[in-house]
Amino acid sequence: MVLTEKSISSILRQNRYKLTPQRRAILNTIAGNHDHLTPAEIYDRVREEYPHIGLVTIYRTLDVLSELGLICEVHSGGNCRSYLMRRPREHHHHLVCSDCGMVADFTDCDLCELEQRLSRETGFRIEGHLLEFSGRCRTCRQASTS
Amino acid sequence: MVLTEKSISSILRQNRYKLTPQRRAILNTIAGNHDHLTPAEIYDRVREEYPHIGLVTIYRTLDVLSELGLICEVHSGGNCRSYLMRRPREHHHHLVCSDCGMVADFTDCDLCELEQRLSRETGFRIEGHLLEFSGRCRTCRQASTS
DNA sequence: AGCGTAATTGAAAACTCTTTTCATTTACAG
DNA sequence: CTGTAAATGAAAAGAGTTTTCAATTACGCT
Repeated sequence: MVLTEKSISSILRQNRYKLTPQRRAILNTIAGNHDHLTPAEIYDRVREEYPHIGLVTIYRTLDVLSELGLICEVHSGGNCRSYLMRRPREHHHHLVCSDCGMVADFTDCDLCELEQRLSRETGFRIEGHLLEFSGRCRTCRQASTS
Repeated sequence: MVLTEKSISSILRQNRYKLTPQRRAILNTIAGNHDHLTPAEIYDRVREEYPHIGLVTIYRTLDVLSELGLICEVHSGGNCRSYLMRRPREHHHHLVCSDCGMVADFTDCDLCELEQRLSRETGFRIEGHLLEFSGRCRTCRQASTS
């Protein structure tokens, strides 16, 4: 299922959030981008469409969208917190290009077996996992003739 | 191989880093703790032993230790950057208890197959991965009678 | 269409976390 | 012991994020 601006709007409304033009602009920006964007990057892009918006609104909207599960955080290395439209709505992971920041998704991580083994060995009840691959995407590799 | 304070000292010296009492205190703190600690937590604990130390020194020492691969970062959720003595020196991952912060290690993540498949499907040349499990450790589960 | 209200917004300030600068001190090789 | 490059602490600067608050606005209700 692909999240359109429309379906997102209705999800917002269902949760008693108002659909302001600011939020619409933020949604457009995130939805129209296949990279992960930091709050600051989102701010810059949204301002092209809606120049008067404040960075605070970006943060607040990201919190809302994140709470509703419509976007997700990407944790790449040192500085964290960049966001991405949740394209496959199910459980999934990211493959992040270390050159251009492009993100590919994949859904079948198949860690069940590993989780079971770890549970057995350590006594943890495992509740979640964070899995991200980094590497260089095809385009970047070809661009640098390697 | 277990990293003792001694072996760490000699690794530092081998790399032309000086072994100051501040660094020794920081090493003691990290080595004597099985949780992951944020820079601020490390600061607080080190000050008990070495009250005059500055937070800056904590940051600088963490950078050095991290560069030498003696400690590693843990990325759990929202705010990142907490550090942990690297117990198994090889490639490994963490299992973090969401209650008490206790960390268990495991070394065999076995993602080769998945990496190969993703490479094939996406064209990425995969260079690294970030894998962390979160859950509740046995102690915490028993403590809350669940 | 107009009203009332609770949600939302932007600006400024506050706060947290981390890095830089710089003068002083210190570890340690010779 | 001595010289020197490395390390330290204090203060300031710099990112990134959150809080506060008065003014504005979306939208359910009539």
